[in-house]
Amino acid sequence: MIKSENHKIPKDFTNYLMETVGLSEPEAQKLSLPLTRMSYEKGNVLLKKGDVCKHSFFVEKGLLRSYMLDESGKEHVIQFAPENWFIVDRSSVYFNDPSESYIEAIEDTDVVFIGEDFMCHAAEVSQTFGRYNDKLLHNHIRQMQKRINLLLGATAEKRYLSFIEMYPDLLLRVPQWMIASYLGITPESLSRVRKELAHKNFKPS
Amino acid sequence: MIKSENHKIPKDFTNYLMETVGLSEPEAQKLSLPLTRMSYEKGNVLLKKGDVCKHSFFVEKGLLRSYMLDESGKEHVIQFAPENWFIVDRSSVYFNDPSESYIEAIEDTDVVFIGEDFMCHAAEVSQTFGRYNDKLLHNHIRQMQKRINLLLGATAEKRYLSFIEMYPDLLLRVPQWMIASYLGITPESLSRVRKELAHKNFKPS
DNA sequence: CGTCGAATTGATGTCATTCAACTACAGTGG
DNA sequence: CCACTGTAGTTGAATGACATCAATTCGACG
Repeated sequence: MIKSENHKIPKDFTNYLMETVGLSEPEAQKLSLPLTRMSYEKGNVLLKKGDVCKHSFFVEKGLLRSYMLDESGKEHVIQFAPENWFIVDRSSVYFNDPSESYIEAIEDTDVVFIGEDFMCHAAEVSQTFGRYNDKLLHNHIRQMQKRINLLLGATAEKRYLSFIEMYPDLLLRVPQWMIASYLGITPESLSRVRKELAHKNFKPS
Repeated sequence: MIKSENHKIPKDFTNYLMETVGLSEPEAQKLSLPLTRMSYEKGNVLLKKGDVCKHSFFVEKGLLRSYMLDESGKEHVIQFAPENWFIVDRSSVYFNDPSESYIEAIEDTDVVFIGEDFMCHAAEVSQTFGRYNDKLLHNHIRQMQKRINLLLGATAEKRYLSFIEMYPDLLLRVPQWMIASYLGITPESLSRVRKELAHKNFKPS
């Protein structure tokens, strides 16, 4: 876990603010540059169960995941976050509750800390940002609903196919057993599903 | 589908604003009274796939549910909404997209229409309301996450037990096959789960 | 190399689905 | 008042999908 205040100034969050959120360059820089940045090595834990989650993480480079443990100690992946994604335990942040989940680096990862204070500040500075943040929230809800619909009824194969469709870039970067965990099936089952698909001449990529 | 502008003025949303949201009586009345109210009979459809959902429904009396159909035409219950609950297709409202889901009355139901215009207006009139609305949104997210966790791994029995715990009052009002649909299992399976539980001396009530 | 975790494969078990028959009950119309 | 009908719920037997357990292979890394 390496602090990287200045060893390199990643401008990716700045770019994100300009290109995706739609801020002007001066606005984006003014908001982005003062933020805290950290680098984590593969396997590092950014948030663990019991911690109160104080901010979102924006991924500038690398890959994170969040997951939780059920009563029997099995992991369930909640979300993956590659470049330009946010990841956070929203319930923990909003309600100031201890987190139920963990956040962990799947690859060496550079992140920006986005605290609630920043959110408020940014929403004042730029109305555009406030609206964008709201949009993120609603996208999150929509995506969760989609996942619930899949879990309510779709077979292992359909879940996997829909995963490929939604996150094709993650296929090569995420270990298979984590994908299985995300889909709610065992690694063995996923292996067999893939075999079946290959047999039916299915080519990803 | 009966319009009930004035045949009886239900004051339940007003009470909700006072008791749950925390507004003063004059504030609550000022906001609540001008709203559109409707009554629906059991079986009526309030929103159907393809419609753009323009507002939330607040249930003053009765019971609603939302559900969607998968490719094979099977229903999946998304949410139930008894008295003092909101129900809405948030994605449809926010993104102005045609709805993927249906909303239907399980019992004869009186609802209040809560449009986005109202939300904005109310947030101006009362800061308390703005904050409360935000809280609703985050509660929604938290609840969806809880459901995902259940669907990722819990057996039919565990899902049912957790349903009982969360919504004990719905047990007697919702037909069993709808609960099964909400849990992502078949009505037959739920029937057997209940039999098992009864056999183990389990009493809901 | 040797080690360790990931992935594959096979044998077997378990849980939920499917399909079908049957009961219970509410609503409808004769 | 009594069939007739349709829907909900239950039950049984057969099937199917995925899990579990164990053995093996593969590949990355020290």
